[in-house]
Amino acid sequence: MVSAAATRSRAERVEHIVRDLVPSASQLSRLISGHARGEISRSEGGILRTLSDGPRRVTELAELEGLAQPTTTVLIKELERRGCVERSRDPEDGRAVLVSLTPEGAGALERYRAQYRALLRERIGAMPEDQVEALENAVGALEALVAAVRKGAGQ
Amino acid sequence: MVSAAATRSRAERVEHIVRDLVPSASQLSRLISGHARGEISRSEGGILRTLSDGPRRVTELAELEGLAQPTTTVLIKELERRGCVERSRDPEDGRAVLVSLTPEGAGALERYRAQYRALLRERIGAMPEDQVEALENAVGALEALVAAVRKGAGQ
DNA sequence: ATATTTCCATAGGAAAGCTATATAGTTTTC
DNA sequence: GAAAACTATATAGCTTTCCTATGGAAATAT
Repeated sequence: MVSAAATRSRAERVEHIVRDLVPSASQLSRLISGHARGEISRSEGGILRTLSDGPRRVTELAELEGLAQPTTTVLIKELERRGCVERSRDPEDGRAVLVSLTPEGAGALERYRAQYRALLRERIGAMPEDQVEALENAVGALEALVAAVRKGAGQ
Repeated sequence: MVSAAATRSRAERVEHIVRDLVPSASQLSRLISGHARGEISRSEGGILRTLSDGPRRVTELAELEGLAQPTTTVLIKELERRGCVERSRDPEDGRAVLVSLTPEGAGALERYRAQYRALLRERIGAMPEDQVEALENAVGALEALVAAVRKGAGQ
């Protein structure tokens, strides 16, 4: 598996990722979110998850999520109304707003995850062991790619 | 990396995938599609890609894409108007419509891919070799997961 | 002190997707 | 073999999601 990959050039690998990894990621995302119809939308889930790593500014959050800043402001307003996040002025910068996750928000995130956890448990349970291992190894790789694509969110 | 994974139970692996793989897939999808503002939308790109494997019925396409059937009908209508797909009656079943990719559609798909290919080339180019290999190995794993989640699209 | 920049909020609108339902073709039932 | 039931696609109307443009407040630069 690794040796097959090792015979390819960088350009071929990028092409493989463009043609097959990115579409798979999109479809996985849509297929999964179709199974999660509850209190939290997909973008709200993304925001809560990012906030579970610590408080963020609105603009920072928008860049991390790949959303426009006004979209993020509105999402946060709604999440605040429901008690899932809190907003506070940044003491270091009066323009900025620090958004943080509340215990209620952490609970909502858990309930959101629970909606597709059962589905994945069932489907992954039916997969052969080596495929599950490959999936688990894919987690870190995908996270690294997201981080790399995020870096130049400006362009 | 593999040995670390091997020490985990199935339940732990599923949890890892729920918590980290699915959100990464969603965010990759959104971050990438933000860089592709052209003639083709994300869902249209998904349809064209699926059709590049061969003609499909409307309902079949909807299930594969994780979209509702009426949504798919509308997308196909628009893609047909632009000459990207062709519709024909299924000779075996007069109710069904077979949708197939045209050369123009294949060209549009290529132009769509080109929009983020450059970005990925740049970002992946800056990643260490072992991470790129991990990414390439992730392609198949993700495809397998998508196939597994698709199987019971009905529930 | 004024100008510029940065950060968040608001307004208005476009796009994308859904549910409910209509229409046409196929299969089943009696 | 005709009526009923079912299946595949199309249409209508609406909701959700997200964007661009812009305004106002705070920080920074001149």
